[in-house]
Amino acid sequence: MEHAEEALFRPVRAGNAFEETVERLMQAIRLGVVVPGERLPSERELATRLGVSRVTVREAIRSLQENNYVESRRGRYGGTFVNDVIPKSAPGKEFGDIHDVLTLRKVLETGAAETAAGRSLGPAERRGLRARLEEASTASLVEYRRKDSRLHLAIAEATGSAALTAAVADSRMRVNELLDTIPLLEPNLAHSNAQHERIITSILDGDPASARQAMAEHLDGTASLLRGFLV
Amino acid sequence: MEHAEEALFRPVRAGNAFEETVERLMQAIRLGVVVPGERLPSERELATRLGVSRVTVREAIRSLQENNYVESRRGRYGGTFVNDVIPKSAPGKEFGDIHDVLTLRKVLETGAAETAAGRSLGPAERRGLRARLEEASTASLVEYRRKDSRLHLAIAEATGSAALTAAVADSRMRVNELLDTIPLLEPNLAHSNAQHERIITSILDGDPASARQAMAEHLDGTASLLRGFLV
DNA sequence: GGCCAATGGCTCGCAGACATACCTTTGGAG
DNA sequence: CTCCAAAGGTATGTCTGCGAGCCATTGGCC
Repeated sequence: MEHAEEALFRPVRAGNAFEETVERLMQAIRLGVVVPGERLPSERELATRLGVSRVTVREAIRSLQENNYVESRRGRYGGTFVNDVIPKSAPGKEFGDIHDVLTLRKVLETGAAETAAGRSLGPAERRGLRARLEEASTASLVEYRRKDSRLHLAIAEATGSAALTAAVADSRMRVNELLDTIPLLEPNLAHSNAQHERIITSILDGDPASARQAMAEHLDGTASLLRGFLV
Repeated sequence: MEHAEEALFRPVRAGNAFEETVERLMQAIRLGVVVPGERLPSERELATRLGVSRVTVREAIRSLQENNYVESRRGRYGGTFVNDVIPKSAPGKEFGDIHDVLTLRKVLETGAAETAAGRSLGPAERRGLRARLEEASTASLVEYRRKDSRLHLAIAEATGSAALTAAVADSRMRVNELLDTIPLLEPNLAHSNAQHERIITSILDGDPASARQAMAEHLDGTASLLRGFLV
């Protein structure tokens, strides 16, 4: 059980409160949950929801300001707004084991697709999925990663499990760090869109097996792309 | 994307360092990673691995001592040892949404079974799996939950992904909290053992589809048991 | 035009956690 | 029998993060 011990005796906290908070806000922005021009929740609200003091939230936001991710405006109807130009993440990141990350992602996302297809979705959820699909398919190269993430997150949400959604968001963030280091090409994009179409169709049709299958193929595509570039 | 915001703006830390540390040590004990009579890693080692100060580790251990989970002996070849009698966890826990927990578990564990079956396992891993299966099948009612967890953890380990193993351990812990509140019956146990057999056989035979299938059925069993008792 | 609610900006004292160092106990090696 | 390495036990000074309160700014509402 040596490996299990590794898992259980891993560090209890990923970093300090400040770093963790920056990470979360970055996730919200990079995954497109808060789009450019939009406002983040107020500092007080963020502090409550993230379970962190307002001081820490402010430090995190300041750090994002310095890197040009956001701008803050004071006064009522003020707030912290996401900028249009999103800086590239600093290169040279030491990403964890690639196999590790990709394995977890595949398990989570194929499982999410299957589960989503197995639920009876409400009209709002169906509309949401279609909207995300549309957004991703019409996205330009620069917006693509964000729109793609939003689509995948929407699928996770459609499972109705917050824990699963959180896990997908986390795993996706780690994969994106890897993807940011390799080029994004038009052909890949067209291919991805076709696959997205299949996944969403299967989910909306309530066909779990086919949804899983489609998602698996989709993920294998980027996985081998990654392995190829990063060996 | 309201649901995705919930996931992203969830609390950054589950509790304070002390609580998190207690939680981890409890996991190691309850999941059977450190069995009764065995020694935990030394305080200094735990502090390093958990990324926490030794003071905090000691406070956590003291708390476990007070609840009779462990005993400490000084001197060389001393250490902190797991007791035989494991107290019941305090009832009245407010477990998170059941659906949430069960959904994530199913995704993770069926995925793990499938992935494990798809890898070429070394002889040590194969032996480990068989040993855990044997242990679980011969376990008495009181030991069963622990042995069962060890088996499931071994399957996660067999995927070769530390991140996946950690996720399974986490999810399993949450499910166990629920399971502890309902009775464990002999018939369920026999049934579980038969299913375990199928799962492990499929993995060792390298049959991913069948491994997933077997695991899914196994999990659905306890899932409906839980839903029945707790509704 | 003035009010005021909501937001970001700021400060200070306290509690938790940390690093570090040192003490005490123990049992095997030599 | 002695020594000493390795484990738990203790003490202290520092720093991070938190809570709570107050200030400054802004724009819609009355």
